[in-house]
Amino acid sequence: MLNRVILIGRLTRDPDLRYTPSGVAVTQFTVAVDRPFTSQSGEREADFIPVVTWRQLAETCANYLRKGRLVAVEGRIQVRNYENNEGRRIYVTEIVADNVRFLESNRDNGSSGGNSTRHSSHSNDSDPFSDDGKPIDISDDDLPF
Amino acid sequence: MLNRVILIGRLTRDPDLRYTPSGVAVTQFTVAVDRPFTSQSGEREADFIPVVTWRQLAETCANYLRKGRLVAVEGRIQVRNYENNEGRRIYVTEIVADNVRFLESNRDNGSSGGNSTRHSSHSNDSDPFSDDGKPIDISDDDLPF
Amino acid sequence: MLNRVILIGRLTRDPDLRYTPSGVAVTQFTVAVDRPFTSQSGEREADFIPVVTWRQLAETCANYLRKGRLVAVEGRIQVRNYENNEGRRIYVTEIVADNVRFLESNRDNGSSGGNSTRHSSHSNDSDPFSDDGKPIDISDDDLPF
Amino acid sequence: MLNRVILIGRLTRDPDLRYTPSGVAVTQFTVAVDRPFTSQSGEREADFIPVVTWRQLAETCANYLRKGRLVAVEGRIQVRNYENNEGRRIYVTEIVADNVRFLESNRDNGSSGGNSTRHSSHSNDSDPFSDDGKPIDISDDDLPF
DNA sequence: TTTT
DNA sequence: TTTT
Repeated sequence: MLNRVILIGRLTRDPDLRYTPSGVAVTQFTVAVDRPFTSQSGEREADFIPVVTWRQLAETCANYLRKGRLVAVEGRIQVRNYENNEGRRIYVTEIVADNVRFLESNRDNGSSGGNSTRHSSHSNDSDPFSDDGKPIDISDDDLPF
Repeated sequence: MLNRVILIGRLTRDPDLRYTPSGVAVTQFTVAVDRPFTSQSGEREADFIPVVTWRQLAETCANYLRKGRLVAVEGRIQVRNYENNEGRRIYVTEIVADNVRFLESNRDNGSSGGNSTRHSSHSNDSDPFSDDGKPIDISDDDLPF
Repeated sequence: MLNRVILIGRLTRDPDLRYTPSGVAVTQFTVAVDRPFTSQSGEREADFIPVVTWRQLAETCANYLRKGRLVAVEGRIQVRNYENNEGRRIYVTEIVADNVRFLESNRDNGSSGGNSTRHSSHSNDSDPFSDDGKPIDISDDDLPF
Repeated sequence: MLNRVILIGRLTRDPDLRYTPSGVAVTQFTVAVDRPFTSQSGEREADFIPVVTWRQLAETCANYLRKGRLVAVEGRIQVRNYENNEGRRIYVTEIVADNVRFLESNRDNGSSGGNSTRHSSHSNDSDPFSDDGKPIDISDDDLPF
């Protein structure tokens, strides 16, 4: 009935832009959010949260975000599931973002070279979702709007 | 750096209260949140989001919540992982709640009988987390505060 | 850059539906939100927060909400200011809602009679904003989208 | 019942640290939040939202924040009111923050000199709230926790 | 001026 | 595996 998430954290790698068979842009990236406290065992101290964006926002994220950048993400939690090649049901939780704010300008961050190779595939590819051998797990059915 | 979630939805079943080996109360339940739109294929229309509460809040949730009840949950997204008995790394995403609001009084909901059997185990049990044969996946290490 | 508010509370009175000169629906109401703690002096224990909705959402709120109803409001904080008839600058803080959830069905609440008189004025009125003698303080300039 | 606000914006001036008569630190500042759209008349495009912090957080904000800095603020909306010296009831809406994130390190921002004079008064002052001639409008009664 |  |  209401489902709202706001995150501030840093990209763990360059965003991954792809296109659905019908040509809709989808960009995925993961945001590392430091926890506000330290574990007693001192082990983990960040959550790594997958984010998906669609359409124009996907294009903008792919163009301007890079690994290490600080972002604010607004969206909703989505729990998708699919069957993997072993016939096992896999649950994927991710944030479907409708708003992403870039909290660092390009000049803030020296590592933002223009020639970083982004893993991306274009809509005119024969199979846009399997060029890296990973299971295809986003389709037009997942379109949120 | 910032990680905030607010959900409003209904419990898919009665909450599950347990205790860590050191005696700390943990209650888990799942909230079904209807999506604001209908899928083009008309298939799924809700997300089923796992919630964890600790200590006093865990006791209160276990005492007052039941399957079907409407709640508001405030918390943060947490991504835990553990190795299952096949040696596979399993990722669990859940909301660690610090605030749960009961949006229906007990008299609102006819199904709120006092004798519903809650699946629960007490701190003096020898193995509080495996009485149902499920893998033990919450421990004192997960204590959030 | 980011401005997000989520409230759960009760209407202090029936919503007030009006129309701007150009015919756009605007509904205003106030939500009483109980504070999570009691003041040491025991005095105030709720915040009374003004909410504005526009267009279709305004019509829906005016049609279905009534004094006392529990709602969830999602929106952004807005600080308007205008000059009153004494030449003084008045600051008005309110929530511009883009999402309002009705947390009680009509049958939950006995006080939801069908004949409660709503204070409303229609777009074909000569002066839609001054029929109660109050200063006119919402105009087409305030349209948020 | 639930009252949650998240803002990202910039301080309009240096924070103002004061102390209540009983010695509790209070820091006030205003955050300018750009609106996501441009007004049709092109006039205002930001909201100026007052923020209050208490105790340790107040000290930290006063020490590390300066005019122009980007911050994320998490808190709740509070509507206080008091009678001014003309006997008029004045309503003050502000965010009581429980979490403030500094989104720019000191080296990001050239204007962050160490010797900027902060308007502040100490708890051992005879009258900590009127050294600038402004009406006293925060007291120990406003302590939120 | 305030709601349950 | 799911709620109204």
